[in-house]
Amino acid sequence: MMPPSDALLLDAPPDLPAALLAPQAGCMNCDLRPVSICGALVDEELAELAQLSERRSFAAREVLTIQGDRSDVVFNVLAGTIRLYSLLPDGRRQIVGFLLPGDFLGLSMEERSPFCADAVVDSRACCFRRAGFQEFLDRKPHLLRRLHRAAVQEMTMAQHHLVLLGKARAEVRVLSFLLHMRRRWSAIGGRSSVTVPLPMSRQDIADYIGLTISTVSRTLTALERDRRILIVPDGVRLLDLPGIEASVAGG
Amino acid sequence: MMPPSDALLLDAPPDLPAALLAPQAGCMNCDLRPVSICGALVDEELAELAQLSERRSFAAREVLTIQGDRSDVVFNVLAGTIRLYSLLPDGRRQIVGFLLPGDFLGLSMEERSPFCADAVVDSRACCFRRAGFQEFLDRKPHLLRRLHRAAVQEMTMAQHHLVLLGKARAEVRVLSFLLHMRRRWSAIGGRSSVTVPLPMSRQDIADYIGLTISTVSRTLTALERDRRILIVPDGVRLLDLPGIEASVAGG
DNA sequence: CGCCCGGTTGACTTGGATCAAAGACCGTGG
DNA sequence: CCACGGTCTTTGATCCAAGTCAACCGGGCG
Repeated sequence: MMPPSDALLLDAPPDLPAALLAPQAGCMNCDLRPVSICGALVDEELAELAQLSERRSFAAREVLTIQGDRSDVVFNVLAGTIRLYSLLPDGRRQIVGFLLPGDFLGLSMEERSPFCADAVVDSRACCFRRAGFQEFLDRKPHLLRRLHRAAVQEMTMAQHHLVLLGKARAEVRVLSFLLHMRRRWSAIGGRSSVTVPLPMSRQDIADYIGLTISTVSRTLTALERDRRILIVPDGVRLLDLPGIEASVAGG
Repeated sequence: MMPPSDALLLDAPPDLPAALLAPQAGCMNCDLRPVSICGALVDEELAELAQLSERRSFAAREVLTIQGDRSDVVFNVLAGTIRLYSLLPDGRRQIVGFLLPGDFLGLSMEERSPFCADAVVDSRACCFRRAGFQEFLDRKPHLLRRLHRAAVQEMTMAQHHLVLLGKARAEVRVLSFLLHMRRRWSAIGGRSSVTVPLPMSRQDIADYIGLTISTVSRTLTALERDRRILIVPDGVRLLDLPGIEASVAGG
């Protein structure tokens, strides 16, 4: 058994509406502060930024941004999972990334969103009006530095993802994805576990790693049959971590 | 016939060695200043940065950085084409990008290079010691802003590339690549032409768009047979630009 | 209970990979 | 000036991994 992903994600229990009404209070002792861009700010600055922020909840499937549409907000994900994707004219979808708690949506600061974003599961985020955030950013070079670091990290992640999509076989794609999600969860939660939460559907995974749902399902089944993973509700357990790492490294 | 790509790329004729010996002089009236990160600097700042720079030439195939190795220089490409790639354990190669004049190599500012980089053709670059550049950068928030913009742009490019690798058919990949290179050359050269220089080999193109050399060659041949492109030395001419754009948009 | 939706599985097809051979295009040296 | 060897490109024949299409399963919920 694994804990429902929310246990990992909610930084305040839902029975504390105070946190929602007074964001600044929540900001000060936010679990995610060290992993999010807020970590670049000292207390006074964070209090100021908190004035600009508004916490919002998003139901599963609720849309945050639409590709090409103007959007005047940027987000700091607090809880849940957001998927970032491109919708192709023929209806297919390429997911370019999953945003987890601590991730920033709107790095490009463009007037128009380069991608669609919606919530995979019920999620929460700090929202900032882009103009206000930009103005604040212009006064805080160390925040810009942090944002730059985030952009570079996203860029590098995208480039590595690209290597995967360009070259890897189905099994390697799936295993890389599992290791990738494991790494990302452990970066948030601190401790790393062989149980990887997968809040997204099989279709989402397929659209992320460039396969079809059938192939993802088949591959997972085969991996479980070979006792390399165990499929659990909302996730998988990696039974042979060294072997999996070797498969991914080996091509 | 098309001009050899060097005509487009060299911002100073090779018979002016003065530019090589006195970089600062060259920097002041560098054609690439507006398109490169130097565009963020006023004359005095540029003069200061020029002190830190050293112009270097790279022969075709000469290596600039090796994936995982430490590298204490960053580069501003002046002329030629640099390929950025990941080498897989089985010897295959995924090219994550081509750097053209005005592009910056080393955005991540990490001690160790995330990718290999080498010259596709004879190239030139401004080199900066990373530490010195970092120190300069720390004093110039507008340069950081410019660098951030470049990182965001790279990130967005990588994400779009990713959509292509995840979903597109061979013909769409090739056509997207041609349009992409056309757009990039025109961003440098100012004017856009239906003739697209391709300094890289077929193998490079294949490794960039996630196909094999045979498929790239076949696809190009088929496109030429259908009178949609014309293959010329070191490039192609797009005969049916609107049709090509429609094919790419249509999936 | 029965519907619905997500996931799994099977049978068949196919686009692009692989393997292999033959051109084309150099620069080099006789 | 041409013959030679190397590299890059094109082309053909065959194969296979993953896609497609479709049936089926199973859990949650009205």
